[in-house]
Amino acid sequence: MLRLTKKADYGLMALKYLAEQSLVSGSAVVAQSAKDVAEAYHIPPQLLAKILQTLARAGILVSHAGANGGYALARPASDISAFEVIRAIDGPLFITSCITIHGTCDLAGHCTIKEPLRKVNDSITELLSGIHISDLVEPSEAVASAIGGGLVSIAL
Amino acid sequence: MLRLTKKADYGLMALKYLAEQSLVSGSAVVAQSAKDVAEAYHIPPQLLAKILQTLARAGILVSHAGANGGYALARPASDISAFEVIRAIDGPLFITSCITIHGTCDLAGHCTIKEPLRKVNDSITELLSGIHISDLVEPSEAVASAIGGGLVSIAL
DNA sequence: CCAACTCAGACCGAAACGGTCTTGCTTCCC
DNA sequence: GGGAAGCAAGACCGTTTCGGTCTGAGTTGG
Repeated sequence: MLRLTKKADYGLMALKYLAEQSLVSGSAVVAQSAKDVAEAYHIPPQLLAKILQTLARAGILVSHAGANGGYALARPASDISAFEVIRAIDGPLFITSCITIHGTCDLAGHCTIKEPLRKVNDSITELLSGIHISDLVEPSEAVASAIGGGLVSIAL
Repeated sequence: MLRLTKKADYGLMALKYLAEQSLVSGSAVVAQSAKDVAEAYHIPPQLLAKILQTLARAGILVSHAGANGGYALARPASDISAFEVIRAIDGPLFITSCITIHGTCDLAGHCTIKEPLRKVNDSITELLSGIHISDLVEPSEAVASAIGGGLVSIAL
């Protein structure tokens, strides 16, 4: 539980792949087809296609139809956070069912658990927001600094 | 996504309730029936019963059968972390499907995403481990210190 | 203009979640 | 001792979500 869906996993992988490709190919933005990415990671092509579509709708990718078409990052990899990717694919993340879209708890008065967990929720959000696609591409050693102080404080 | 199941929510609420009850009743451990707790929070009694059973099996609660029976905390509230409660109810938490019980990734070689996300996973674990049932009972103001430094560092 | 290639949205089965019901066993109290 | 109150454990079921597939529409290149 508390699991990322497989879709989000795939999405992050694909994004990483696209980021790498645009690196090796220089500044020219080369679109990669969903099929290419899928084959690189051995994941179902059609499923990945759907994920990439979602990402494109969210403005994280740009799609280009037709022959030699495909997907490319809409922004620099350093500008795309893991948080927005996950949010785009899996929807808004709320650690507890208490915190709904409307901000109201099903058990309006009685749920006394809500507030502390909300803090946890915020912390996780902050955590994921600090991670960018570019961090996934670079060798892990060099990345520690990317997060900077990288300290997430939790105070209930 | 990244949601706690409703069961875990209920479990935490029930634990908080039990912790409060043992406070007001002094040092004597008074067992509360699943029904009592369920009514206090307006949640399905049978479902809560099943959750409490799970918690009892995990050694977090002690159950006492028969009339005037019920459940009570097996340990001081300050000794029960949110993490173990969630783990007991929802099973081991892995943020990504890559990190399985066996520690191996389905996409053995290809999944290059695993390592960074593992760090996130650990951070969340640490976060939840630092929260105890007692923190939920006390007024939120006084709790900040319970976490102490309460800083969770993330370095990829 | 055509054919190949790609995106795009609808569709579907399987698994998990939330919740209920039934049965059986224990303990307390009258 | 007998019955009521309460836990324990399992089967069961509807609903939702997830993972995955299929078919159709649009675009590009030649």
